[in-house]
Amino acid sequence: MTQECCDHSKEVEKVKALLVSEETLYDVAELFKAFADTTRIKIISVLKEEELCVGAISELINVSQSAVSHQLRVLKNSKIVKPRREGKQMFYSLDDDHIKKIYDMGLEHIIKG
Amino acid sequence: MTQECCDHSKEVEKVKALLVSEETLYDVAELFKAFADTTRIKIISVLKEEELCVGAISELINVSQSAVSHQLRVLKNSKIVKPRREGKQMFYSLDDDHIKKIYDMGLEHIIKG
DNA sequence: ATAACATATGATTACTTATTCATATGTACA
DNA sequence: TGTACATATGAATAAGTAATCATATGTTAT
Repeated sequence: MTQECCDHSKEVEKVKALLVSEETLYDVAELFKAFADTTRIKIISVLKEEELCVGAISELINVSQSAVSHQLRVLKNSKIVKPRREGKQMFYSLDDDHIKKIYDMGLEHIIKG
Repeated sequence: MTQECCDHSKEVEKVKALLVSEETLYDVAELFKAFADTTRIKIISVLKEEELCVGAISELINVSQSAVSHQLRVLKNSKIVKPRREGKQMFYSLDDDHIKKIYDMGLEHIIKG
């Protein structure tokens, strides 16, 4: 896999002791994937303000009902949003405050350059 | 695009006033994309501890030199890592502290469940 | 029950992207 | 200047994924 290279034994040993497990990192990547799509980040950006039904989200971000619904499922599976039924409508909201913080960090990074 | 639905005018108007621009959200999604891959998040996780050369990264995370190099380029283009040459070797480090914070937030979210 | 509304879903298509393999570039040293 | 080392890159393949279209499911009211 990796070819022989210079001797990194010092750095490698030091960092090896601090390594996060492969599964954990896999899950972290999965979490960030949920934020890594334009439609999904738009959904998150509006749900950050307020709980909304699918139709309202669709209208606000100008994406088809079907596409929004598909992406809401992804977000739901990643525990980023949670649904609530009210009659014919499904209302979605951000699952917890941590999600807001992660979104805000990303937004801040972009805005402040 | 969106079919007629119930009247969301109140929520829509309220949230519309707070909307983040489309380009900004696009950039935010791009930023999170950089964190949204197992190989890249592994690279970030080891660089968080210390500046490392390509060979050391490859060895530590057990990914081929070529794959690491390809992903380092992605991370460099996204301003997440920065390179420094030292003789034959290229050392990479995280570009700024904000990157660390974003990574930490994601990790924390996973660990604390 | 039936019609209308709101959302979800399956299949398909188009697009994106990560890895591998082979090789090129760049650097140091004899 | 030639060789070995460290990294970068291009092409090709393979795998993943987002949007659309058509339709199904679930809910309310008549």
